[in-house]
Amino acid sequence: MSKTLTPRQREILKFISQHIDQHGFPPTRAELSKHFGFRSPNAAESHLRALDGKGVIQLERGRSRGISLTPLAGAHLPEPPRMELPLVGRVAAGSPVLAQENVEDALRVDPALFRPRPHYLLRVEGMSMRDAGILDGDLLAVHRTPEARDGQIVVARIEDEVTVKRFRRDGHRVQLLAENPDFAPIEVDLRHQALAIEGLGVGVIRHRLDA
Amino acid sequence: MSKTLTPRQREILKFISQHIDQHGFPPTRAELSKHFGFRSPNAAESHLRALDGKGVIQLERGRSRGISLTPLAGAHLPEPPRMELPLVGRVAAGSPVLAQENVEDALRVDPALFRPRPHYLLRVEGMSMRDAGILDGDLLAVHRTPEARDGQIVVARIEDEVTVKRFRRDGHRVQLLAENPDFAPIEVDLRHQALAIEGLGVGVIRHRLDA
DNA sequence: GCATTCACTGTATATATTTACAGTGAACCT
DNA sequence: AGGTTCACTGTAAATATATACAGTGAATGC
Repeated sequence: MSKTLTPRQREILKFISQHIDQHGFPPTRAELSKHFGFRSPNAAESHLRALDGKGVIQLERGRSRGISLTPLAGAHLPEPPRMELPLVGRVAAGSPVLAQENVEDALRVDPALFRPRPHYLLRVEGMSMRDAGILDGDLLAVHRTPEARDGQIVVARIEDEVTVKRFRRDGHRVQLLAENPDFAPIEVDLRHQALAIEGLGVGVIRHRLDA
Repeated sequence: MSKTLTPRQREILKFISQHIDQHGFPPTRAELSKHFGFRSPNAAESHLRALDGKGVIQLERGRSRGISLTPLAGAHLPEPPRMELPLVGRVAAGSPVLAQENVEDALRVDPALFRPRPHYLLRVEGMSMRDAGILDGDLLAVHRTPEARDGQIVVARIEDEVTVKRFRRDGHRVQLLAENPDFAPIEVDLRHQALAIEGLGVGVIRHRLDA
């Protein structure tokens, strides 16, 4: 649970981050004060203590420029072009796909490889998409969106179950098609059953080939 | 031409880099002196001036910890684990797979995702490996090695043609098997034909899914 | 044999930096 | 109306830090 920052604290944090980018080291209290127009270095000190208390920075006592950003800071900063994608394994029933408990790892794969840009990788279970070249254990790159068009490969949630299928819609009747003759299509009537599109499959990574 | 550093200067540079990694900011002269056992802060100062002069760091006068690494520093530091893999498209006849002319791009994919570690990505052409979930246009992560065992997916070169197939060997008779009944196995007699194993397929990346 | 470079010691000092303490005023909650 | 939080002012002082100047000794190049 990342505690929320005040708007002012966000500005301070942003400046610290920028200063590190530009100079290679964090600012002093005086430099912070100069930038924000504080007449007292204590204004900066107080902000730093607050940011430290909220866990987004870490202060080292007695050392000049003893400020470092913690991983928590990332959540409050205009995010730098991400180089990692979270890997989601089995999705616990009822939890959001990207809930902490579902995230197994972060893989260093450039999201720019895929279009549209994926938000996470989902480990595929089962062979229902075999003929689309998506096999058991493959990682599906998923772009989060609730919209899907006919023929797209979607990550869908039906009654708390998350599944990967090809999408087809006809009015309030939706078909989720497997790409494997051994699996029957799933038919959903939107008037009677809940169906949520979690996202679109935009790519596949297979990180082991069996002999 | 990056000027060469003395061994001692390399040590200093390495320590500065490590300090930044660990603390988020560069060391002071005193901290450098403490680490290296200097009894005078001027020993550190001199080293910093030298490193500045050689362009691997940049000093900001009058500011505590006013040290930043320049791009030149990278050449003198133990290189950070590579994050990119070259993408090889169509391989020109007779040229090494990784020849400049065959490399189309460098993709930011962590090689550590795959085992053993791949050396490049090869764009697969054709559907001969369809039933192994390797489709036309897929990128095959390839680990360079001339050794292959039965059942492994290999990148092979026969008479200047590069192809991806499943490997099977029986004495001096090698079979290269497609994973698609529409394609006949390729039979090679090592006594009469040249066969080179370029590498092993260790993973697949599909960066577009068609609707 | 002498100049040069490298890697330091030793001392000193101005100044950069952190950090404590004592307040103020506005906004918000109840 | 009173308490709390937020965002500051203002002052002071200890101490952390950069940096100048004057040396030493060993190794290297010519």
